Amino acid sequence: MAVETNDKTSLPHDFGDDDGPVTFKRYTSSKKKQLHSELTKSTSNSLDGQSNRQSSKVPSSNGQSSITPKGDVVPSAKASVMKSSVGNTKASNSLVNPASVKLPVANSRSHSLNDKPKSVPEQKASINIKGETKFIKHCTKDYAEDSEDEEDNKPLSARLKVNSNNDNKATPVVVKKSYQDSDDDDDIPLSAKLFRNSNVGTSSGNYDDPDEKKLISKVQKERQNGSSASIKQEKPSTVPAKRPLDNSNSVHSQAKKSKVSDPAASIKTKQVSMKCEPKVDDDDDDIPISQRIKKSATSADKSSSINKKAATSADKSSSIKKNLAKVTKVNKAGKTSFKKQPKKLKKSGKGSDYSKSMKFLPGSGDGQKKWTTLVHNGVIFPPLYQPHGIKMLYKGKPVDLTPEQEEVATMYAVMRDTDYMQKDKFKENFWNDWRKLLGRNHVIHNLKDCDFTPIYDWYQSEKEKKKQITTEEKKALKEEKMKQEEKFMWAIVDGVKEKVGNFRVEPPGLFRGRGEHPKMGKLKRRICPRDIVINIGKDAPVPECPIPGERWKEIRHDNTVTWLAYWSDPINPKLFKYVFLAASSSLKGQSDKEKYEKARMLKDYIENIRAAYTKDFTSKDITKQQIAVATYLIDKLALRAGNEKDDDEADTVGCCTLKVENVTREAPNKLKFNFLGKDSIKYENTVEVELPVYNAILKFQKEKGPGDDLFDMLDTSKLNAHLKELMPGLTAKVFRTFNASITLDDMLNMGTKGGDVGEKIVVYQHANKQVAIICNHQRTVSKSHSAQMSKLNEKIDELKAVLKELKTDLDRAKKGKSPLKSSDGKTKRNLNPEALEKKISQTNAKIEKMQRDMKTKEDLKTVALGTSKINYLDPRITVAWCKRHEIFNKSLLEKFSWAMDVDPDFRF
DNA sequence: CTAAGGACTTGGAGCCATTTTC
DNA sequence: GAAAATGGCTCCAAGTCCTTAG
Repeated sequence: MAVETNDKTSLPHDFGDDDGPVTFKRYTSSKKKQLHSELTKSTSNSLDGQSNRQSSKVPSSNGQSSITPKGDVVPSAKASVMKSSVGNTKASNSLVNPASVKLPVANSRSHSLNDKPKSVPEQKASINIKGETKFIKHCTKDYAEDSEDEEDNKPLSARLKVNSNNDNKATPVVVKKSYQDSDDDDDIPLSAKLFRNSNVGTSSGNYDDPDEKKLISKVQKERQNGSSASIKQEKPSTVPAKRPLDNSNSVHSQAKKSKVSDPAASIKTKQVSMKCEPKVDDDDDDIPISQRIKKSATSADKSSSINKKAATSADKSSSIKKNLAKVTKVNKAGKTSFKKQPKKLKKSGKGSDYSKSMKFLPGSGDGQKKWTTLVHNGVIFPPLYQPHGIKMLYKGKPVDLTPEQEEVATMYAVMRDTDYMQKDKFKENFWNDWRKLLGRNHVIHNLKDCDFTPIYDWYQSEKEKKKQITTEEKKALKEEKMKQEEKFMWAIVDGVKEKVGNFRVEPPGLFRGRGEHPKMGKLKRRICPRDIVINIGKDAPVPECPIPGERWKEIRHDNTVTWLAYWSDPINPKLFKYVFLAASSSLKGQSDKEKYEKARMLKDYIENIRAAYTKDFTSKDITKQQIAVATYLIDKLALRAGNEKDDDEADTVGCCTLKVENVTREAPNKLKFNFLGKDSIKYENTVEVELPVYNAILKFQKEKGPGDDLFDMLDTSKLNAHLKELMPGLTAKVFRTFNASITLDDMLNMGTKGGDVGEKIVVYQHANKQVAIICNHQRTVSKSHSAQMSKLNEKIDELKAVLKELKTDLDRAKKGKSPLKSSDGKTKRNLNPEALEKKISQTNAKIEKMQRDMKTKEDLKTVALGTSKINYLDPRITVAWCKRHEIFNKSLLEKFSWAMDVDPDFRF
């Protein structure tokens, strides 16, 4: 069966309905108290439910979801309540409607399980660094011109340190290896730990300092000897251990991950949140499923035999890993466990009062200390422009341009094939900026008479040339680039080496705003060191400014923020461009986890919240009423909050900024939404709403023009302020995360039946797709889509013809006649009826598979699955599901529990 | 209270390498 | 083994939401 797809689904809640089982409202009493308490508390609350789900193969629906007639999963808030009150119940497997989600049984895509070699990161085209000297001049010139920008008010340290070395030698470094976070280590089988640790010293490409090596090995020893005493500690490190280091991989593997615990981390106290209540942050989710299984049956003493079996089972564990990789592709940054970020209670220099606000989340950007030591090498600049000397034409005649003028002309010329060239605004903005560069008396007086074709052609041929270079040359170029960039790729945060995200300064170009952006086409000027503010640890050497004699705009030592550098956006000087750590860093991982914990927390509050806003649908207080309806829409449709926007931005809206014209009523109770959301992506959806909502909308629209605000009494800060009263830390965007993750969780739990891995992957994709639809994550249809479709159609037709022929042959064979000649006139082999029947069924299967493929392709042509995977789906859902559903049965899972935390790169 | 400033997350496009298909 | 399809990753724009200033 093919996956059922509904177009725009409304969010799968049926509030108002009193379907759902009667449930214990556990939280009605406890929740109140909890209300202003910590987030973390709910974490522990939900622990039971979660672990139940994880350890039981029974989809613990608990009435958690119901299904609409269309097949949509409808989570109902009541579920979680019951769950935790019930405890470990397998009896709760009363699927509301197990049959009605039609999941494909046969997988159309035969996802193979081959090992996918990881791609080396940073593979972008090589950067030409040769222009460096000129770049220096260029920037120097700029300095002279804008010398008013030169500030002498830099900290003395900044000036003194400009030339100090950047080797970071003084700083102890611990390579972080594996995705796991160190504080979780106690939960991790020693085998896994040893494995991880054994990797530490191996990827030494970046650690040529003997001191660092010593430190690393010391840390390893400490860790093995004392820091994490566990039963399994005795286990000899006979884990089918590491393959010998493959040197060619070292950089790669290091780039891919990198975590070993901070030696200090074990000493540092864990963050205690706002209130005196300590954070209970070891929720079950952080415990490998293996551990959970073991909770009841410890098998530590079996370790030796397990180890013996390690070799034979390695292939199995690697296949489970591969499958995991299939669905978690995007999540590989390692978000499965964090919590090491030692958040100190003490404030940093800024000293905003820790207790004054209700910040209950550590690290939520509230002036808390984010790091203690921070070392990095700053940013890398794009190469200077290399003039090509190709002359463009003005009124048919070649024109001389200075390199600066030519550079901008080239930016424009190479955009010929983009949609921007159809937009007058783009051309107008470009012309205004370029004209300034040309100067008053230039021969070029208007854009219309400009012919950039020669430059365009030159660019195309350059592209062609690039394509032609051999693999070897490409490799060499890549290596060269790597060498140049290596030192910028890493930062050392609290002694732990972390990947830096965007260490490349954005090159100049023409601004490519989305939608009808008023500033599209404007020149985004080159960024120089004097534009850049560096943030770095007090004791760390200040990164060398790449231009001798020049310096950074400013050096800061602000440990309440996570950015390493920033500059003002040249297009909108009010905005900053930041350099942050990569998503794989623990700083990012930490906040990612907090995000999901907050969303999980909402699970416990949602019922009350829904009850509250339902009550307010008819409130006499218009503000209250608008808040209620807006919250409803955000909850039901996963709309974004909708902040106000400036006139110099594209005209897009979110919930609070919806205009009257964006919502059309369709009697009796439907609302049709039609607006441009973030990135000017169109949101079109018609949904049934509760009658009071419908009536409220009618009221809000009354006596307003089409362009007026629907929610005129509302903005995001009011809305969020209200939400915060309902749940600590609650904001509009939490609903999106919540909806996405709970939808995935429900659909996986309900949708996964038996079937092979391929079928399960289809289940996952289907769930992923639902989430993407809910979140309105779209993509443009690929250029080749229609070609691909018709190709598939052709193939199907061919197969059908074959089928027809086979059937004829079968008929004849049954009558003892030999087959007719094939369409191309060849004589066919005389086959017996059985063989022919087999062939027929094979062909039929092929056709079906192709038709499924086509349908999937068509269904997904405008749906982007990646965005939700990266931003909205709690990776633990996926990991846990994989562990529950792949290949291994329960007893094998138990048996192989020691292997569950295997490094995804593990090879026997 | 509102506006501005600031820091961070979320988002789609497009490039590029890898895998699949023919 | 070449071309096409796929998937991962980078880029950088565009959101959210918080704090601070007035």
